[in-house]
Amino acid sequence: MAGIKDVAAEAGVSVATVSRVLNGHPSVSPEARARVLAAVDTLGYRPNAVARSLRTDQTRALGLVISDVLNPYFTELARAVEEEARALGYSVVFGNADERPDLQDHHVRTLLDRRIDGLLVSPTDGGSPLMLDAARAGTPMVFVDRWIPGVDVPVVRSDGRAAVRDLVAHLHGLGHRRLAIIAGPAATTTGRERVEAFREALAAYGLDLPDARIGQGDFQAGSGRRVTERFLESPEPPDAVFAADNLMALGALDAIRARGMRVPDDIALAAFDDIPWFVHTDPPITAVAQPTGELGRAAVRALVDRIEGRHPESVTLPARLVVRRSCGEPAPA
Amino acid sequence: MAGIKDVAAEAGVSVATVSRVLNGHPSVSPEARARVLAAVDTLGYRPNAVARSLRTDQTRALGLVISDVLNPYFTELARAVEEEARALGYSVVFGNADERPDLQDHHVRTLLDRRIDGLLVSPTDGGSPLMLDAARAGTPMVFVDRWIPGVDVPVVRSDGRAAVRDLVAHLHGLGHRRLAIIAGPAATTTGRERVEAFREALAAYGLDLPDARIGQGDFQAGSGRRVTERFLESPEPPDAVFAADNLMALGALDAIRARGMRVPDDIALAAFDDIPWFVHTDPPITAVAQPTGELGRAAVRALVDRIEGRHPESVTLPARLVVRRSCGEPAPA
DNA sequence: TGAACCCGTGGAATCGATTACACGGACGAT
DNA sequence: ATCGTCCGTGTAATCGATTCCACGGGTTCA
Repeated sequence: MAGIKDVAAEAGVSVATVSRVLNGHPSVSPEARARVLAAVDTLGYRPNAVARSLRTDQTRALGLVISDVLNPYFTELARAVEEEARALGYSVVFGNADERPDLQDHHVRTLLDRRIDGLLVSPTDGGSPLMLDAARAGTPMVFVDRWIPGVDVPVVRSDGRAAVRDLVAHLHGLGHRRLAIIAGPAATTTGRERVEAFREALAAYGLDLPDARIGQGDFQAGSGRRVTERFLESPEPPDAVFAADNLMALGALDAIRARGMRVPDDIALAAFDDIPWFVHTDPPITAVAQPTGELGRAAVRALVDRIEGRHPESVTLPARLVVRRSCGEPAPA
Repeated sequence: MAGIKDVAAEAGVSVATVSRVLNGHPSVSPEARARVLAAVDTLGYRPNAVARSLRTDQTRALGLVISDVLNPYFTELARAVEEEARALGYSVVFGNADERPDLQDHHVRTLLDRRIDGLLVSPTDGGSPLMLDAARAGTPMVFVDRWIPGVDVPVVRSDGRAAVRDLVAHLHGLGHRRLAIIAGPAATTTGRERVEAFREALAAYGLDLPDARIGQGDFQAGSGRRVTERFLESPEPPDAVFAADNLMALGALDAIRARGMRVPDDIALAAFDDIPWFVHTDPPITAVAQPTGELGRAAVRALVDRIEGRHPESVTLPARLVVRRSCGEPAPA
């Protein structure tokens, strides 16, 4: 593959001049520029990004470590991240943690070794030493969706509190009183927060959330199924179930169907995270929708700000309730 | 960040010795090795992958350009690719083409600039000059799922012919005679092949596939909806629709529901590509399932073979029919 | 005892770019 | 006419690793 030296030889100039032309440096004569450009063209030369990165100490690549690629929420997030990054001249290197801290660590390490300019993480757990060290060492970093308390890293996330209140109002209005939640892992912020928001919203209606109606899930479908089965077998089963993410909602739907019960007639179901598929399930599922795309874009902007030496603030965007038919009421529209 | 020189100084040896220890080169004395390892540890040294890549001319990274991240089929493929690559000591840099040739080109170019060791592509179109040049120039490359005819690049894909025959038999057995297909873009191999397989299978039953029952889609949900609407409005609407991918099937389901019709009572529906969600739709959708994970893994193995100088064969794995309820018969199990 | 060899080690070249510095020539000001 | 500036250009150092080559010292074998 042709290198900068070949271009220089072909154009009859020095490598310095070639480099200047390629980087838009002003002091190059029009003739030299033309000859270099011609040489680049005939040789089909493309600068070696590896060499450039070594010299300039920047790769123009961002790392994105997501918790689970099979989760449509993260998939949509990843897509938005890549789009915004591309618009700003960065590539994105993805790592899929599969909700496993060890895998998350592996990816963080690899990305750091590759000297990506910045890291976007949606942490699976409380944070490994590796990640905390990286943050302290000044690696530009931004948390998205989930975060780790006590670490000085900007967070881009959405606040579901108001939407969860709306959801509880909706359920209450439809006559549901025994509300249950399938929670996410306590090691994640989203796992804890959604339970808290739910509990607070219930309290406003004088309802409480006994332990028997908090099921411990792990953000994957299987756990949603298991937790729901337990709910249904309990002496006083809930009349509405709120799943803290979309995959667990799916598992819940499964479990409910398996017992021959119907949504929403026999039990109501709602989910955190809205995804295109919820329109197509039977019945369509009522969900708390995050502004996923905007979250991804804001996260990239914040990260690039940090990379370029600015000090971005954390961003919190509101989520909103999307009412469909899984809680009992026909969709308004 | 500490470099190899710092380690050398700390350990009281030369950089050459440090490098030898790090790369497991045999001729290093146990004492030197121990001192280097200790120094690495106290300094928290991690080799700079960029510098290493420049010198060794290999990045131990694979590029994966997929057609659409939002399509669960590709998401699962990507996951399998990353897993196998990781097992073989490679990272994966993803690019999402979003079914757009220009984006596909952008990603191929960027990946090539970054000097990835090999490229995995599921081409959106017939192949840009860029990609064809790269293939000719000897960049290790493997096509997965879709491919470009006439290019000397191994292909890892699945053959749906038999499964489509099974599907047609299934539909025929249930009394369906006016079968229609929502096809993928003619620029893709999968777009063309699935129509051909369908047509051949129909011929075996003396059925034909008139143009009126071939709808042109683009592998995305919107097109599935539009094509299905046209089918339903036609004077003699089909009694079964086969969508050439999962997203278009979803669009079809939408369109059918919107007209107040029911699957499978009023019309049968089947899809190419099986995805977890098909179990949860109403009704569960009968689909041709590809061995997606195995496809991804085989593709990585083939690519790594090429990278290491071997000459892997193309791989074709069979797809199989998964019968659910969307064509009329209760699921057997 | 001396030649041949092996082993562990360090010095220095190298990968392909960017960029500080120096230099020669043209031009303007005095 | 002389001096200082500025502009376009080239030479060479540099980024952080890997690796070829040479070297010194200890073995082994004749």
